[in-house]
Amino acid sequence: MDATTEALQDAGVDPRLDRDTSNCSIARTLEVVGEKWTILILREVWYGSSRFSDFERVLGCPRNLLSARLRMLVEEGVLATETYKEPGSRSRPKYVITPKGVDLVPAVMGLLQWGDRYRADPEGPAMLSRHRGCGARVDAQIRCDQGHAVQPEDIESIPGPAFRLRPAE
Amino acid sequence: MDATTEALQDAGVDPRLDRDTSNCSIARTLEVVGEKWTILILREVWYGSSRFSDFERVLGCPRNLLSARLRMLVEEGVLATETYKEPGSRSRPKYVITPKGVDLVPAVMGLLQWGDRYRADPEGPAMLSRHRGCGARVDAQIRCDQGHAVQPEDIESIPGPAFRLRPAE
DNA sequence: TAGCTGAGTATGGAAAAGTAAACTCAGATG
DNA sequence: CATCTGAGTTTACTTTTCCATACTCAGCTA
Repeated sequence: MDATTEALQDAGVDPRLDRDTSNCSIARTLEVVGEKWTILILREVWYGSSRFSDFERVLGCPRNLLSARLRMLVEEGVLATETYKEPGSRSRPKYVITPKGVDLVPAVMGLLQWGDRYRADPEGPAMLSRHRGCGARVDAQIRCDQGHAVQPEDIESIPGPAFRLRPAE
Repeated sequence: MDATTEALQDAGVDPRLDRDTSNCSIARTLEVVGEKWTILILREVWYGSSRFSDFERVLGCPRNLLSARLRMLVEEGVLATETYKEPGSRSRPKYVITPKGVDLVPAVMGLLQWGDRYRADPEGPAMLSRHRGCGARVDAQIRCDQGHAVQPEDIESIPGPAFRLRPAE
């Protein structure tokens, strides 16, 4: 333990327990995708749905919530609206994923993988993911910039540039 | 499109839109970690907290919810209880992560990474993750069994062994 | 034995989510 | 011009979840 940490702890302040968690990146991400339905909507976009009626049909989600979640995802830049036109119909909006949305895929793959491992039906998963190039199964894993596969216990979490203590109450 | 899919679609059934989503692994995982506070509790366990009062102090989460979430995580096998004893105090329970909980780390890293990229404070993230071995920054990525790095657009999702259509309403 | 502490449980109100149905709106069709 | 359709919005009601606070309980200490 370094001297600063020790001095803080003498004052009853523990940087781990008294840090400000409001700017935590996990919490920040959950502000966007932490509500009910949001991740499931992204899953469906990922599987190829794009229309309001698609989401309603496959998710069985209430229309008012669906409408609110789609609007929020568009505002956040995770989805974007385009228009499509069926012959004989007018143009209607559809929802497509943006690069910012694509960057959520590793997180969603992580959830998928855990469910596959621990909560799948006896016969296996409902869906499989494979690499279009080689056909091999795909999964989320942790790597470092040096390219090493990293075991969770070998991840060291240290205060970053925006670390701060929670203001005294 | 294969013949089966085509025949189904002629009958007004689209496997993508009419599949049963109740056994989706993402939905199944969210049943465990999709409630408010759950992932944040895991984050704190990951950062080193283990006591009820630790979680309460750092998260500011209502005690009844904290109690309910901890109990659920223990029931699910994501956390386990042990006891600790401060000198001069009686034994009290503490919460430690299990291998099943460690397997959620890739998903949580995925969320962390997205927040770092899109929702961090101007000066950067509040916490940094690095590889204990080499000190390099760590991130979640998608790989196939052949060891190739996989771009999200190269993931092909296909029906798996537990795929089924939603029962007609 | 009264008080203290950590770890909860209980409770009552507020907010969010779920459900269902009616309504709107614009353009294509009959 | 009335009707249909997809994509919503609005409203009204029920249920669930969340939050804050008060209370309990078991063992240690004075």
